[in-house]
Amino acid sequence: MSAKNLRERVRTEITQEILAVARRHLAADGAHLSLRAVARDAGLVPSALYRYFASRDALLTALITDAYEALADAVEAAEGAVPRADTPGRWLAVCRAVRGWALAHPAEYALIYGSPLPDYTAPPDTVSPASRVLITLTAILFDDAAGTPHPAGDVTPLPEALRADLARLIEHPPAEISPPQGTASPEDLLATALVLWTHLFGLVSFETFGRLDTVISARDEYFDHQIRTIGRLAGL
Amino acid sequence: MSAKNLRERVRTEITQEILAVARRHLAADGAHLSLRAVARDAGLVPSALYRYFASRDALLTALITDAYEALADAVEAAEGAVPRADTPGRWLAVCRAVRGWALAHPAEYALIYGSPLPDYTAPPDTVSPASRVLITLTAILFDDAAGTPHPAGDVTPLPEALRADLARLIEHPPAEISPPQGTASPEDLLATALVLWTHLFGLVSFETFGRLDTVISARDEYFDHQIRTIGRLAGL
DNA sequence: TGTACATCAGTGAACGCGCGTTCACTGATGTAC
DNA sequence: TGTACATCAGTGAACGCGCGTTCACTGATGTAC
Repeated sequence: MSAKNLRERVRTEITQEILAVARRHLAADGAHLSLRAVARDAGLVPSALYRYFASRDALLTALITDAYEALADAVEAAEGAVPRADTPGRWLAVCRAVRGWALAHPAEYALIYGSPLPDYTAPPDTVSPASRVLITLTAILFDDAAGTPHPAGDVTPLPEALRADLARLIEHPPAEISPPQGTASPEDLLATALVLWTHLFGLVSFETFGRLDTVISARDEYFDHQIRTIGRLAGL
Repeated sequence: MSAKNLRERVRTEITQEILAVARRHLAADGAHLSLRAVARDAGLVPSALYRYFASRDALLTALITDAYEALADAVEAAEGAVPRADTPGRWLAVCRAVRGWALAHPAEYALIYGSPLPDYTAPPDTVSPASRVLITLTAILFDDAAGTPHPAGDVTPLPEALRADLARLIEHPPAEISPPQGTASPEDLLATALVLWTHLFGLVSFETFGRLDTVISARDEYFDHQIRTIGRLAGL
C-alpha cells in the first residue's frame, strides 16, 4: 500500500521479468546464458542487471532454484490429485509429472539434471528444493509398505556403510516425511525409492536429451511401459 | 614405408595429439571447448588447426565418437573377461565398467550422456558407436534367457506401437546380435535390456554429475546395491 | 641422380563479434521534519 | 503542505578479454620425369 511497497513491488516484477527472459534464452541457447543478451531482451542496459543480480552466477542460482521448485510443485500437484491409498497411481502420477515437466521445459531440466555447469558450484540453498521429488517417492513407498507388507526376504540386503547413509537421510531429511507403519525397514524402503528415482530420471533424461531420437518412436508407450515394468518389479 | 606414408603418419599423430589436448580441455572447462585454447596447448597457431579439423563442430564430433568407442571398448573388455555362461557376472561387469569409465573421464561422459550441446547436432556416424553398450546388455539377456527360461507371466505386456519399435531395432540392429534361443520373445528381452540400460545410465549420471554429493557417501556400496537390486528384480 | 613442379603444414595478421563487470553519473522516487 | 535530503533504478562509456574463421603467405616435404 505505502509508496515503499509500490517500489518493492515493481522491483520483484522486474526481477521476475528478467528471470522469464533468462528462461527463454536458456531454451534457445542451452547453458550459454549471456547476461548482456538477457539485459537486452529485458529492455535494460547490461549494467542495470546488477541492480537485480549480483553476478551471472547469482542469476543462474535463481534459475536453478526456481526450476527445482517448479518441477517439485508440478510433481506434488499431480501426486496430490490421486487418493492416498492408491500408491501405484500416485507413483505413476509422479513419473508422468516429471516427464511432462521435463518435455515442457527441456532447458530448465538440463540445467538441473544435465551436465554440471563449468565454473559453477551450486550453493547449499539448492539442496532442499532438489530433494523434494525423492521425498515424494519415499513417502509413497512408506504408505505402500503400510498398506501391503512385503514378504520379508524380498529385499537385497543393505551393506552397512550404505545403511548408515540412508539412516542419516531419514533422521535428518531435507523436509518432513513420516516413518513407515509397515514391516519393511525405512532404510530398505528408501533404498527402493532411490532405485525408482534413479531409473525415472534416467528415463526422462534419455528422452529429453534426445538419446531416443533414432531408437524409439512410440514415446508415450515406451515411457509407461518402462515405468510399469519397474514399478511392478519393485512391488508397487 | 614410402615417404607419403611417413607424412600421413605424422598427420595422424598430430591429429591424435590435438584430440588429447582437447580432451584435457574438456575435463577442465566442461563443454566450453575453445579451438584457440586447444591450438595454443597443442603448440599450433589457431588457423593451423583447420588443417586437421574443418571446424569446431568437426572437432567435437571426433571427440564424441571417440568417447563412445572408448566407453564401449572398456565395457566389452570387462564383459569379455567373464565366462559366457555367467550372465549375472557379465551384467555386473558391464555396469561397473560403465561407472569406472565415467568416473575416470567425467567430461567425456558428460559430452555423450549429459545435456545436448547448444548449436550442435550429432551426425549419423555417432549412432552406431552410441548403441554398443545397449547391444552388449541385450546380448547378455538373450544368453540368459537361453540358459534359464523365465516363467511366462513374468513380463509386463508390450503395447503394440512399442513392440513395433523394438522389432525394428532387432531386425535392423546397429551391430550384430544373435536372436535368443530361449522361450521369452526377443522384443520382451530387449524391453528389459532397455530398462536396465536406462537405470544404469541414470545411476552413473547422478554420481558423475555430482547429484549424490550431499546424499550418499558410500558410493561403491550404493552403486553395487542398486545394480544388484535391479538385476535381481529383472531376474538376472 | 638431378631438377622442376605440386602438395600441404604452418604462419601471422586481420575480420567482426560478444562477453562479464566497473564506475562515475543523472534523475526519479521515497522519507523525515 | 513544503522542503531538504537519502535512496536507488537505470545510463553510457570503458576495461580487458577471448572467440571462430578467412586469407595471402612461406617454406619444407614429396612426386614425376
